[in-house]
Amino acid sequence: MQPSAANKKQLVEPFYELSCHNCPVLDCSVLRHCTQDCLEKIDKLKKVVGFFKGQRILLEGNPARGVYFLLQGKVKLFKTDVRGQEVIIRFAKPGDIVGLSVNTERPENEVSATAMEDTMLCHVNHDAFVELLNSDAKLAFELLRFYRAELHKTEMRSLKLATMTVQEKVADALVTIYEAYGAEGKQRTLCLELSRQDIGNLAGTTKEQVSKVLTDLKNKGMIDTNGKQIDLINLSALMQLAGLA
DNA sequence: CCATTAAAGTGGT
DNA sequence: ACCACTTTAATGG
Repeated sequence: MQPSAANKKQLVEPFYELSCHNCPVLDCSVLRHCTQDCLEKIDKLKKVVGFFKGQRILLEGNPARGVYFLLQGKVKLFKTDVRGQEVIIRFAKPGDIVGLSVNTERPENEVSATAMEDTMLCHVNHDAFVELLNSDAKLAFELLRFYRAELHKTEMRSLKLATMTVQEKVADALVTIYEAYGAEGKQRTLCLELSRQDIGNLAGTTKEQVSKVLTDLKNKGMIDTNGKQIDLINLSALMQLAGLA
């Protein structure tokens, strides 16, 4: 089932897919509160799918295949603007839900998604999931809560993109990554390695500006960089820069 | 080991 | 912010 390294990149479909009825019941944030009956239904319907790092999971505009619950790994959710430039919407972590379309007649992916690491997701067919939403009010409510929180974050970020300086936006992007995936060790090494381009796409700037701001912050002792590895040495100073203090 | 390519960094406009 | 150029790192024979 494991493809060779040579054809990894060409893969569009998940490298791994199976019906998995004896996996432990999902412990995703949204599903934690739904009824036993509902969990059993999901358990029967679900398929576990895997994607390699760098693989595309969703392509915006394509028909939505259903809903994905992120089990393991990290996923970048983004839109592509008129110039073909990526705009990063958010980073998903285990427990998050990805790929839900609100259009019930002709469901379409509203965002694109790629795996930042080897990733495992749990897939539930779109129509079946909508049916479950209709039958389990608690599930629907949890979903509402989840997207309400996401919407709030997105609103805050679009406000920032419009008003902040480049340095502030990059600092904010670093804090955003930290809040999404955390950091390891005393040095607070970010648990996600992004290209300068990706950081730019998150901060609403260019990769060149990101390079410059990063060396600037490094000289000020707020961060340390080693290739794509970034240490948040002075987190509170960064948060202050980002207006989060 | 070297050659090719992609990404990072830098300076000028 | 954008472009052009240099440097560095990663990849593959």
